[in-house]
Amino acid sequence: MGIKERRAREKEHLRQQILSAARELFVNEGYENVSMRKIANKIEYSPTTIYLHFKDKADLLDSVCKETLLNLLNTLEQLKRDTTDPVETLRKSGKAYVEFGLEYPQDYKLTFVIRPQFQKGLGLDEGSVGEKVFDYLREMVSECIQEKIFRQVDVETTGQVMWAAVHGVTLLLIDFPDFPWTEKDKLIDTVIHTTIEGLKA
Amino acid sequence: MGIKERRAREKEHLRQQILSAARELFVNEGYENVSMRKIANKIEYSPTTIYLHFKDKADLLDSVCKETLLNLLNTLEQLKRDTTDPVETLRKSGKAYVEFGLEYPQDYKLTFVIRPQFQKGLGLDEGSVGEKVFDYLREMVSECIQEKIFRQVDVETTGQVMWAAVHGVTLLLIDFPDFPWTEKDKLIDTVIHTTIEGLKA
DNA sequence: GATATAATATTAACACTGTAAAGTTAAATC
DNA sequence: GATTTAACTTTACAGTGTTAATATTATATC
Repeated sequence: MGIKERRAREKEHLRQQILSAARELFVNEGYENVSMRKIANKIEYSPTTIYLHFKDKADLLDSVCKETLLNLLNTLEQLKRDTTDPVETLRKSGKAYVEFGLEYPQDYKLTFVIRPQFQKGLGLDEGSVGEKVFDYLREMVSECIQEKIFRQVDVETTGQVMWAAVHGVTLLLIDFPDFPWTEKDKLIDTVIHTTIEGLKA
Repeated sequence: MGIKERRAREKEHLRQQILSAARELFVNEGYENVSMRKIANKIEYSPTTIYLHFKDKADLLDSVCKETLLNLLNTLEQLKRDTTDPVETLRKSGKAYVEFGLEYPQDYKLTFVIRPQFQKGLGLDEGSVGEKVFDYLREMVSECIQEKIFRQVDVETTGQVMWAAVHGVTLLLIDFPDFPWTEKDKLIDTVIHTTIEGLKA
């Protein structure tokens, strides 16, 4: 039954085409400014064809964001982990997280700010990629606590504090590019350093 | 010339009517889901009347956000400041900031996340309310540094770190209400405490 | 009090939006 | 070759932000 497979392949191919056209447009022009017709034009299909592959525009956004989370997870997992110093690993991961956000600012905002607005049910459900990202963070924090480097607060809270710090600085840098920030890398490093020091004590 | 003044008063009154109708709708239904026609209906005027008072929808958003910043500034300035302990004052202010964000989550998001998307030139220009909010933060941080409680990093960076922390936790709590957060107040307190401790060291 | 003037509000229209329903076409199965 | 199935398009609807032209009102001038 090679035909069915070819068909399925073609279908998947078109899905990917739509997805990558949508991502490119969303990222360059902003989710609100991209119409289904624009996406359709780009891939040279009629607008309604998109609806054969995605429920609606929000679903399309959803799929784009899932990819972004996957990319973020890959970026983090590809980090060479320092097996002797868990704090150094955490520091590096935090830095990588922020840098990911700044490298793909629109992707980041789409995933962590725009999407929650449309999909109330967040993307951190059980087994989701989003959950895996937070699992990664939890794991690293856990090591720091186990080795008694960090205060013995529970892992959850500690991880959430770390997340808040990197999320905050990432969004501020993205959203207020004209603000007279301290030199970018210095700011990021200070945020991460400060948070880690605060978690020790 | 009492007539002109009355006219001006009436005009201002209508402006305020539009503004408060817009805020209520933006906050309850989300900026994207509110149409000019909806706002007009609410105040029982024709849609185009709004354009006699505001340049466009983004300008309307802009004005709503300016009010929010003013409210935030008032909230912060009404805080009873502990004159003997600047750190305690900073802690209280941080807490008040986050609580403001959580009390008016849509206002907060509108101001600090949605607006920057439409008005690239942020709202932190010289002399603006936004700048005053940051000035307030800078002042408090400065006291902590002067009294040699904080590390002798420059005031700017220190303030920005603090801002990143509270901004981060505020947005996470708003955007991912279903995430299994640590008890809310504990999380906020830990974020602020951790950041302050990290700034001492 | 009638008329001109200015301010204020409205109607009509344009080009665009997301998306549902119906219609078309081509390929696969019998 | 006829029929079913899948993929895709056309058409249509109700709604969007916004502009230009028009109408209405209230004030100022004569």
